[in-house]
Amino acid sequence: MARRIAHITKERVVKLVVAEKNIAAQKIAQLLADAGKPKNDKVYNTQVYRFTVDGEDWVSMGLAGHILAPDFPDEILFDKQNGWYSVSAEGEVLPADVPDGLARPPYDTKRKPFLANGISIKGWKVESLPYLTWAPIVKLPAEKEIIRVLKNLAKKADEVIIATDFDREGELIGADALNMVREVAPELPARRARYSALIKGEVTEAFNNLVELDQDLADAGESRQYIDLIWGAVLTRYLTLAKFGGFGNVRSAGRVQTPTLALVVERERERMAFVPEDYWQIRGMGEASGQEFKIAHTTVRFTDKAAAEAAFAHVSGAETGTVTAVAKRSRKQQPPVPFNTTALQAAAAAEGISPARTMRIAESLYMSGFISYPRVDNTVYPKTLDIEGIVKGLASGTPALAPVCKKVLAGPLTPTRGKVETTDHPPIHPTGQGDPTTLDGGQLKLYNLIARRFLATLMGPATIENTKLSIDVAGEPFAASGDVLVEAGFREAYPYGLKRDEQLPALAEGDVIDVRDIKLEAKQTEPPTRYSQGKLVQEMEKRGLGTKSTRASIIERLYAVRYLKNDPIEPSQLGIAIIDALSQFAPRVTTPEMTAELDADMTMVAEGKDTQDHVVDHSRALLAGMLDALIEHKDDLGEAISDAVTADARVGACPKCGKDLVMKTSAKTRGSFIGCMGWPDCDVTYPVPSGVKVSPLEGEAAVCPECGAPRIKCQPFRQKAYEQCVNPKCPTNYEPDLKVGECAVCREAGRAGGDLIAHKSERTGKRFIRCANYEECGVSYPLPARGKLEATGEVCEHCGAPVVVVETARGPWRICVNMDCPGKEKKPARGKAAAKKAPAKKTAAKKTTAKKAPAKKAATKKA
DNA sequence: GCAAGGTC
Repeated sequence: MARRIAHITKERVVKLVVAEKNIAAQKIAQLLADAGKPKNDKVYNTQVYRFTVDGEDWVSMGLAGHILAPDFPDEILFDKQNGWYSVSAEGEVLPADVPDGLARPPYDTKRKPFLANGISIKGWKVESLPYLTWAPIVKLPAEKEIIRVLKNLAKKADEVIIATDFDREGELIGADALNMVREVAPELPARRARYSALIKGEVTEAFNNLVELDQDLADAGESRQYIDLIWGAVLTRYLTLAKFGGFGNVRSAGRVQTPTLALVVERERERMAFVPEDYWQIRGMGEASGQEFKIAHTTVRFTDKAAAEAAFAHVSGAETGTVTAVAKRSRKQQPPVPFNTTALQAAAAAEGISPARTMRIAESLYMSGFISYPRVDNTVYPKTLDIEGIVKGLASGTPALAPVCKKVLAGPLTPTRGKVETTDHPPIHPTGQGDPTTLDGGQLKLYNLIARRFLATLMGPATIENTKLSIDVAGEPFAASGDVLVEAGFREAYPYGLKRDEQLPALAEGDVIDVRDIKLEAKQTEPPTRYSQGKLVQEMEKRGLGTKSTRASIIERLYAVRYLKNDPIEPSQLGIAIIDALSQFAPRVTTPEMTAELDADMTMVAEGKDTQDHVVDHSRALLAGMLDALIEHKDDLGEAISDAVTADARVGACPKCGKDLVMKTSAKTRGSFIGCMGWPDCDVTYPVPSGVKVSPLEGEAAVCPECGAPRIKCQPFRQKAYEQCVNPKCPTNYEPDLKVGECAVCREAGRAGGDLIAHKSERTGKRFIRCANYEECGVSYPLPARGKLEATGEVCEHCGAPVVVVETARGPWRICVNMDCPGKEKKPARGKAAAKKAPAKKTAAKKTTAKKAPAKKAATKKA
């Protein structure tokens, strides 16, 4: 056998197997190889697998999903005088009549795209949209390296076997690959292997029963591509051009993203339309055996104020209550089912990792061998999965999990099963391989979630015991309830989302307890909650929007184009305006029905009952039919969009002229600032703190009581958010200059007046220390942006620079102001005592490490 | 430089 492998040459291949991805190519090679392992090889840096089947030399390679991408040909980008869409000048041609009349008038391919009067970006032009609906589509190489390898291997092969995934997109990917093969080997025999699980039986069966590629199914997939592109491109261009907001401000739309956005907008509308209802609650504290617990009136919500007040009048002075009944009930919580992509995304979102980030991290964990393939619908482990081996691997590789692994191994190893069962890939699980200590923070967090979920699916239910006390307080019925986890079961491995125990004291009927703090609380019913990212992914799945591979990135896209903000998710005014516009003029693209109808059409094409051309042309005609109205209302809609963008940028009212103050971007520096919409008549501007995410405040907090300027919320990266007035001259921001020490450079030079003064820049809000003789000595030090500053009069024992105390959230922080000080303390000292500790010697500075700026340079800077 | 779908 070894000899036979040695005979494999790179020059001749009997059969070429083309899979959709590398892992599939590898698995197929392993499953089909005569004996021993397939030989890993590289062709132009792409992994391929060489092996023998009944003595024949085979090679398998993985694609990277779609290797061709559909697009409009470059020609349609050109302007009215020279572009092909000038056909309109020859007579009013209705879009519906165009398809066969796509005769192209002469155009100049050398001509550069142009931008004129804001009506056209690089050939995007509202007038061209009707023609765009009928424009031809070409498919161009998107994965050039892969195509190169594919063609190289095809030239040497006697037959090609398309072994892409067994679904619509897989058939299309295979058909695209075959088209590439045909460019170099037009006569090469080609067949298709259809397997639905990467296991021995399935794969050998598929390769023993090779079939023809299903062109109808591939056409269905391609129709999907075309329709998505046509609708997406036309509507995106239209929305973008309705009021061009500058480069980088694309207003996108699409078959999946727009209905998804509509879900969020719809929820926000429900919240806005929600009329809260008043209700009242009577609650207080109980105490027995020194243990406190919450008690509440058994009428959880009084809707009648008078009734609530009457009940409260009975109990308001009460000091004791009597236990009238004790009821204990235990309930079981079943262990969770195995993770598929959506469940993983939802669970990770609850732990603060967005679906998109989850997929990026999962991909990296998968590529480095820690977890299985992360894009799956399946929630049932296949019988072939070596569960015991994985648990053993976890036990030795992750010490923290070793005790629970041991318990699992002692049990029957019967996993839970979810509702969805597919056979292409197993649910997401740890592989039991790899050393988790090499992982970074996010990877470790996700890995732990996946590993713990896997163990949980092999464990028993958790038992929670609920105790309910019925208590009579001055004739009114009260109750107290406590949950205690009495048998951890799977919870020992999987604590996510577990509520804290609420233990009640041991009490019996007739016992008297102390009661206090009984209050009558006026409350209001809450509107429906906003979607979290995890919930939105689940809702998309429920409505058939997107796929396991695309949902996360589609949500991320909606954030990127600023239709969505915050988490839980809120639509921006822009997002709302987009939905308003499209539901008025192109309602089809705002609902999940477009996807449902597309799926139905695709089924017809796949079954040969309809054709790609017909289905795509029908969709084009539907879109074209909407364009007249869209174009007619271009200006209204542009205005609505631009108003919405202004509303999103608004941080408050101008204290000088009353117009809106908005976040703006400087054309010159690309930095942000706050400017008045009354410009140029009103010149009010404020700086925006750099390095923080700024958002407006609402209500009273939004206006500074001292100066009337807007107050904003500032969110530094991974730090606590704070609020501040945007006006640097406002007393709430103003700090008087503070002397913090003397300049060692000036003293050595015998220069008088070398006081080191702490300043705050009015323009940027930045704080720094500068010598009063700065022009001469150039001595300055940076300071932390926030925190009350105190001079100590001391100098640093290491470098002689002044020592100051900065008040931080965690207490005073004693620092030497010199960033380059050799004795630099890295972290703020904890506790008040820290300020008094570490006595700095009052020695004269031997040397200062402050940078000496040439006097001339400093003078120029100042000018 | 548009979408959504694969996967890297």
